[in-house]
Amino acid sequence: MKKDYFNFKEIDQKWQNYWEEHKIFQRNTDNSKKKYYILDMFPYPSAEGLHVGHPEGYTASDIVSRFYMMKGYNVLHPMGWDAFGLPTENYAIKMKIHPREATKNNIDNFRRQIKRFGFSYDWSREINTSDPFYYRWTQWIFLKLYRKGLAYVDEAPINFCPECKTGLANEEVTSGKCERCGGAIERRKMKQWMLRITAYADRLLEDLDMLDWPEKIKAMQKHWIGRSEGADIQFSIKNTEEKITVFTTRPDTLMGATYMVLAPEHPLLSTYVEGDFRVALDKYLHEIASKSDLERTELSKEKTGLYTGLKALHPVTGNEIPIYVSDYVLMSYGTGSIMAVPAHDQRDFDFAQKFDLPILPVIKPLNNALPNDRAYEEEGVMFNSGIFDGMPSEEGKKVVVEWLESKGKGKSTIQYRLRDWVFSRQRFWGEPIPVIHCKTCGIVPLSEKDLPLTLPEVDYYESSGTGESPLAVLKDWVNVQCPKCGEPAQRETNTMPQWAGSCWYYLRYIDPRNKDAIASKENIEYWLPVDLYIGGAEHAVLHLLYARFWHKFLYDEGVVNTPEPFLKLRNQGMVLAEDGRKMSKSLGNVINPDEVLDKYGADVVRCYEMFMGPFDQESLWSTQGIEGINRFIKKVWSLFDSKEYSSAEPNKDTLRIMHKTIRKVTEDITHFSFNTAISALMIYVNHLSKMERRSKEALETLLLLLSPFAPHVVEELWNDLGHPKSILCQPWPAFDPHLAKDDMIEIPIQINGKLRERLIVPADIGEEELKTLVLQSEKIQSFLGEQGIKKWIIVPRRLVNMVA
RNA sequence: GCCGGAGUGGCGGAACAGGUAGACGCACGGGACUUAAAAUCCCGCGGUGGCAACACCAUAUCGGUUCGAUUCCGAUCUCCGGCACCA
Repeated sequence: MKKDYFNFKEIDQKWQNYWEEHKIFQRNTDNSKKKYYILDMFPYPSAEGLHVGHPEGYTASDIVSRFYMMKGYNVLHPMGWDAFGLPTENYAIKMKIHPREATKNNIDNFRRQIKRFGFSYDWSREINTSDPFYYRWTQWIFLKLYRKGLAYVDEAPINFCPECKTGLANEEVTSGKCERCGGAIERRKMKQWMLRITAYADRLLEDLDMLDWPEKIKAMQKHWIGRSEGADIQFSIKNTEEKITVFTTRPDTLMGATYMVLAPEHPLLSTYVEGDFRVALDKYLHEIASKSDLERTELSKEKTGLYTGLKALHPVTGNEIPIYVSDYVLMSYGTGSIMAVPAHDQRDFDFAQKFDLPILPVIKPLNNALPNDRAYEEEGVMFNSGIFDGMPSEEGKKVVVEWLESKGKGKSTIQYRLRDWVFSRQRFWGEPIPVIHCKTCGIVPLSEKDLPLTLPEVDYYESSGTGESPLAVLKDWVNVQCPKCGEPAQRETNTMPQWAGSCWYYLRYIDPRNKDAIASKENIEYWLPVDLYIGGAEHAVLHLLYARFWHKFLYDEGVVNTPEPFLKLRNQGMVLAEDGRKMSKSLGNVINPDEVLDKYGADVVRCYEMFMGPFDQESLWSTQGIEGINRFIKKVWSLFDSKEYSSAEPNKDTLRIMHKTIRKVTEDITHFSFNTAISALMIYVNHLSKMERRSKEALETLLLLLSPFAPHVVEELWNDLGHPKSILCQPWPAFDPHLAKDDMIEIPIQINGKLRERLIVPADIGEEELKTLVLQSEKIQSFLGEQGIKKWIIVPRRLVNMVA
C-alpha cells in the first residue's frame, strides 16, 4: 500500500458520504446505553453565510461528540436554524422577495457550508424555527403562558428602536443603544405583550448554583436579576387619604429622609398636582418625553426635576417633607417613588444640593468624621434618630422595619432588577401571537386545534415604520370572527421576538417530527437535559435567561422533567481578524470559510480552529499559522507513506510516549484544552516520524486519538490499514500509567533556589542515593566551595534544592 | 463609578495542589537535497556579556510570604468584557 499524495477534496467527500449512507450519526432512544446530549447554539442563517468563528464552537462540540461516541455513549448532536428575525426580513424587503424565500436560501447556504466540515450532526433531526410545523409549538407554549397569567398585555413606555422599527426588550438594549443595529433607543408608550419572567426571578437566581457554567455567565445573570433585600415604607400625603409606598434597602436611614421623589410617570401625579405646579409639571414631562434614553443617560450627572406642591408626612416623626418629581427615579423599578436621604445616598445628595434641600445625617462612621462634600453610604452608628440612637446601622435595618411593621407602616420585601420581558415586535417575520381581540369578549386565545396560526401570504411588503406591525394592514388576515361570540374581531398583529423560537428548540430536537406532542414522554425522559451546551457568551442575559425561564415554566407544567435545561455550558471566544480587530465586511478583513476549506480541506481547518488558542478566549486568525497545521496533517499522512509497518509491539520509548499522549489527549478533551491536545499529538507524530520501522499498534493509536479532530484523513488511513468499519466503532484507547512512566528522569539541582545542575537519574532513586550523586557533581562542589549545607529540600521526582 | 477576566520571546501560546519559565506551532537565520525553486529533512532561535564552558537579567510595575513565586498575598498601571441614576 502506498499513497504519495493527499487529496483532501476526494477524501472529505468520500467519508462524508460514507457517514451519511451508513447513518453513523443518526440516533434513536436506546435505554441500554447511557445518553449524552451535546448541543451547539444553533445559528441565525444570515445572508452573509457562515463566519469563520462559527466552526470554532461546532468543531469543539464535534470533537467531544466523537470522543463520547468512542467511549460508548449514545450521543445526540443535532443542528438547526434560528430562522425568524429582522436581518432576513430587512434583506427580503430590499430584494423585494418574501422573507421565507430569503430564509430558505440562507439556510441552504449555511447547511452546505456546515456540512463541508464533516460534523457529526444527526441531520435527520434538523429543525427550523420559522417552519409552521415547528412554531405551532412555540405558539402552544405561548398559550400555556397566557392561561397561567404569565403572558399579559400592558401599556407602558418601552424601548423602541426607530431604525429597526420595533419595540425591544431590556435585554436587547446596551447603554441606550439597540443591541442589533447600534442606533439610539427612544421610549415609546405602546400596548405590548409582556411575559412575567419576574415571577421566576428567585428560582432563576437560586438554581444557578446547580449549573456547571462559566462563573462569568452566572455572575452576569445574577447581576441582571439583581435581587435586593429591603423594605417597603408608607408615607401618607398631607391633606389626602393617599399613601405613597417607597422601597429602600436602607431603612436604617429613614430618619434622614428629608424629601420624597416620584418618577415622572407616577400615577398619583396626574391626580393630585394642581395649578401652577401642574403647568410646570406638564412642561417638565414634555421635556423628558422628547429626550431619548441615551440623552437621559448622558445627562445623568445633572439632576433635573421640580417640586409638586405636595407634602408627605414622615412615618416616624410626622414632619412634613416636600414631594418632588425627577427622572432619576424610575417608574419601572420598585414602586416608582423613593424617600430621599441626601446624607447617605449620593444621588439624593446631588439632587438636594441642586434644589437646596436639607441634608440631615443620621449614620456616623465608627472612626472617621462624616464627609460634608458627599453622601456617606457605608455602615455606621445611628444618631439624630430619636429612639434608634446608638444602634449599629446593620441592626437598625431590622429594628426600624419591625417598628414600622408594628405600626402598619411598612414591611420587609425583596426587589429584583429584572423586568418583565417585552414580548411583542412590530415586524412581519416572526411567530404570530395566537390571540384575537374582540370588542365584547376582550382577548380571546386561539384554541389548540387552530394552531399553527400561520403568517399571511404576501409577495412582499414595505414596513410602515409607524410602530404598527406590517401585519396590521393585511385586512384579509386581520379581520376575523370572534371565536367566542361570532362578532367581527381582529387578530393580534404583533409577532414574537426572535428569542421565542430559541427558547425551547433543544426540546424539539429530541423528537422533531412528533405531530401530537411537543415531544414524547419517553424521549423527554431519556434525552433531557442537555449535558453540554456550547456557544458564545453574548447570550448571557438574553437567550440563556429566556430559555431557562421557559424551561422552568414547562417544568411546572409537567412538560419537562428537569428544573434546568443546560447542565454544562462552555463559551467559545471570538475569532478576530489577523489585524486583531473584529472581522467585518466594511474592514475587508473577513476570512471566508469556503475559501480556506477549498485550500486546505476540512481536517486542517478544524484542527487550526482548535489550535489557535484556548477555546474560551479570543484568538487571532493567522494565514501563516494554518500552514503549520497543514504541515502537521501532511506529516501524519506521510507516516503511512512507504515504510513497512512492524507488527511487533512498539518499542519502550514509543510505548511510553504513546501512553503519555493517550493520557494528555483524553484529559485535554475533557477539559476543553483542545490546543494542547493537538500539541501533544504533534509531539507524538514527531517521534513516530523519526523512526525507521513503525509499529502498527502505535500508528493505530495515533489515528484513534486524532480521529475526533481530523476525522476524514483518519478514516481514510484507518481504512488503508485494513479496517473495513468506521473508526467511530472503535473504543477510545485506554491509558496505562505503568507504560507511561519514565525509567530515567532529569532532576534539576538548585543551591539556594538557583539552578546549578541537572542530573539524569533513575526515576525511582532513593533520597540518600540522590544526595550522594548530587555531592559527587563537580559543578555542585565548585558552587558550594567551603559552605556547608544547612538544609536539603528534596521533592521526589521533581527537584533537589540545597540551602547553603 | 461598580462587577468580572487578562497582562509570559518578534508572533499565537505552554507550564500554575509553588518546584528546570518559554512545550507545540508560526516567523526568522544556517545547512542538506535540487540545474534552480517549491516541498521535505537537519540545526539554531528570550535579553545582555563571553571565542567558549558559562554567568547575570527576565513572566506588566513595585513590595511581601517562602529554601524556592509566572503561580500565593498587598498596592499600582494597562487592556478587554459586562452593568450603568435599580433607591
